[in-house]
Amino acid sequence: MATDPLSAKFAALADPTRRAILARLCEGEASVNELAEPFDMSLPAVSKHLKVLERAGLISRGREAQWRPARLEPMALKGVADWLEHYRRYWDASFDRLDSYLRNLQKGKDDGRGH
Amino acid sequence: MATDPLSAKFAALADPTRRAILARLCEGEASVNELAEPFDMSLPAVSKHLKVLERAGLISRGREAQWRPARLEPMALKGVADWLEHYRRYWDASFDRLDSYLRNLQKGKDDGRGH
DNA sequence: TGGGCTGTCAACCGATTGGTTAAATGCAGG
DNA sequence: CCTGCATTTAACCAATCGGTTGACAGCCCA
Repeated sequence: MATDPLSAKFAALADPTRRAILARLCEGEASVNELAEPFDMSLPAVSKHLKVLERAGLISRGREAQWRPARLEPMALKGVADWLEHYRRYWDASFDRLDSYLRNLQKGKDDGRGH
Repeated sequence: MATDPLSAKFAALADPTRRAILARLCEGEASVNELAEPFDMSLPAVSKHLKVLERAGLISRGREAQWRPARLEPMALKGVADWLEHYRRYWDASFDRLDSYLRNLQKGKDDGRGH
């Protein structure tokens, strides 16, 4: 698991339980028990998910008495967004092609280039 | 691997070989041999990576004689970007806090809220 | 028809993943 | 100090992953 940081982030996000945990952490810090509550899953399983998220840098953890609250580290998500940004122009182009195709459909005929 | 589409996309992106393949496909369609050339890896291995990308919807494949060219499907990446977009406000907020922190450091003192 | 490409399929392998249960750790309060 | 709560660690398990090699299939061309 000592792979590159970006791979670690994508791998961490590739699990719906972990994405749900991130969504929950948008509302603020939470203890392991609070985070585990919605899931039909043992506590150690949630603890492992938290470790994956932490090693990917997507969350950080505090220490308050016997609690180890987790909080979101959103800058790590920005790293993922920055990688994706390189591809924006490609899906923009795809969307433009789809858009003009639908536009021509709505005119009841094709764009004149048809047979 | 019959998980949800978003998980499949993240999982597909969590491998540097597959991300390199996507980057190569930005320059246009490519055959399996062309895609495999930069990697120290057997052809079947690359073929498997392509299958992962295809099942995630990130690429599609054609048939031209004995070639099965792969091409980028950028709208699938847009799906990932849309998920990330929900978190933009959190990293924007983080960045603002970091930004004002650095600003105050540069003034040679804190922002007056210090003890 | 038979080579020689291109690419995939099948079987196998070791490592990793996502989960379990049981035991251990750390801390707070009576 | 002992109990109780919150959490992690350890050991284990089945399934998946990322790679290999070897055999197979589709297509062009002599």
